[in-house]
Amino acid sequence: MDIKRILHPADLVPYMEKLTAAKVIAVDTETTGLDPHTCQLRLIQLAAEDLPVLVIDCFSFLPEGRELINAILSTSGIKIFQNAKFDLQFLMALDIFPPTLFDTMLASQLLRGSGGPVQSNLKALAQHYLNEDLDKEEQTSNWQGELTESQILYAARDAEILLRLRKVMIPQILENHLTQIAGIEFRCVKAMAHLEYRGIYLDRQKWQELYEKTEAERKTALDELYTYVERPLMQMSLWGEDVAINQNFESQQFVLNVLHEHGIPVAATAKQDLYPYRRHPLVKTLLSYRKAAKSISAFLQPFTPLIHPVTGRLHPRYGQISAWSGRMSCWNPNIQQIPRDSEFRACFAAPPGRKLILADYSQIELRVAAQISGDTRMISAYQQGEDLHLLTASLVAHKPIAEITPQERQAAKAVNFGLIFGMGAPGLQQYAQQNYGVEMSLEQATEFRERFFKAYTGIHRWHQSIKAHLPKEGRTLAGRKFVYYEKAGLPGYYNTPVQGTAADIVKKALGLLIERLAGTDTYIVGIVHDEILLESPAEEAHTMAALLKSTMEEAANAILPKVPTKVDVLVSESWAEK
DNA sequence: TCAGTTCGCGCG
DNA sequence: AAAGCGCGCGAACTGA
Repeated sequence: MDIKRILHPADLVPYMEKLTAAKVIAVDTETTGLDPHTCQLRLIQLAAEDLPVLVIDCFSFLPEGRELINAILSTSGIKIFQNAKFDLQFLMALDIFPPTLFDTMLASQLLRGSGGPVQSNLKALAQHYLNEDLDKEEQTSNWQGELTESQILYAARDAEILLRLRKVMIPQILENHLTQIAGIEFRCVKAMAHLEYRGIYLDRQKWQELYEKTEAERKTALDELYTYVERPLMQMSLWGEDVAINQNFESQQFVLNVLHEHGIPVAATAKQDLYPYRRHPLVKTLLSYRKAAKSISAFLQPFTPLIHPVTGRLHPRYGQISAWSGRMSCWNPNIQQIPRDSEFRACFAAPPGRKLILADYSQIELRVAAQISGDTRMISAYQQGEDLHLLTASLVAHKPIAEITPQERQAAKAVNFGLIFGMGAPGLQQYAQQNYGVEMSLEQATEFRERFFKAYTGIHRWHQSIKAHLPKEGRTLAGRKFVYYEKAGLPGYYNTPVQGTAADIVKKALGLLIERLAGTDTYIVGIVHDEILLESPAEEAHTMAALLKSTMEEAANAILPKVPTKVDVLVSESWAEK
């Protein structure tokens, strides 16, 4: 491997002509740490055909050399990265944004369903695709000071290997018909880098107030719980506060005992087990204690320390292909599980002078299921702009739509969302109660189930054909492939392609969106499965809202040719929807 | 003592 | 035969 160290802009000039004309360049970076807001780029490594691997020392090369880097990375040539989401954030700090990417990590994750390795770090990829052993010594390297020969060598190798990885992966992507989904993921990763880099604003003051209020609620509930148990054993804690020992309402064993002592013969302490006894004052208090305690330990307590000292914002991390279905996941903190409660969501606000734009796909999974199953009744309902929940209510109740009560429509929601994915009658009964507050007898649930499948024959046929074949693998409508594990339940067979296709749609929208947002001061600040949050200058908010809506519709229409899409969009001061 | 697992629960 | 699915996270619990 031929390596050339580049210390100053002049050293790079002789290579500029070839680099800016290159169709493919592999790019890797080494940084002084993981945080793009506090750490520095140390090396940028570039590898291309017929050139030595160029190892650019940013400490001496920047800032004067920034224009040269920008000229190389901004061409339409393909730039290969391993986990582009990481490197792109450091490049964003220099206002550099490569337009066309190939990400070996994402490619490998897509190939998991076609014999690819389970792990997708560079070592695993080299081992599997090139049969090479990488000893990653530089993991613990210090990139601050003088660099050793071996650091330079490893850095160069990490870029060079990406060129060869892509060459081996491309035929596999083609053979497995993954080109469409790979294109979607590669465009989307730019949005993911942007999203993590920009973060989301949390109103620290409001959050603190909510914390204190909820803490008071928790204490009230706890005091009341103590009236149900004999002689609390009090002990002074390290912080000088009296706490009860051996009476921990966090402990399921203890709670179960207390419940039994009070004549509540439940088998477990989960909400659904307690439901029959929900009127009992002990159960009522326990549930309100749990709600407050959960809010504090999962949200109110841990979020504040995660506010970034430099940006003043939360920077949740996203896994682009993290769920098995192809959905994203989110952590540190998980922004996708904030309570819907408007008190919580109001804290996710627009900073002064700016607005939030909230957009979500309406009933995206039902629309996807309609497209995949080809159910004509469902498709035509969507084409006519009918309310599908009302239609279902009318079909299972044998009543005209005009006579459907709000209660019946609510029950039909549970019927629609549950039965599409193979829920049984007992499951439907419980699901309706828990999620929609609808009481349904087992007989009713059974009857709804039968009538539902009589009414939606396409859904029925779709389920039947899966049941008959139990396919080894499945695909989303954009071609994402997954292999079903041994003895996957039927609901898994129904659900995964639907959930995965919804993810395909959102990712396609994000890829289009990030390109259309170039040059604006509008940020993508949150993604919650079928929902996209933007933050923009107040005066541009309505323009950006229209752009967001049309982009989301365009993405969905491309993947769901038969079923129209509905995107609800709202310009707002905060995430608390009206 | 501590890593790994399970329960319970927040979201779509 | 019957079965919604997918996540992350905190606290308790388990096992060596």
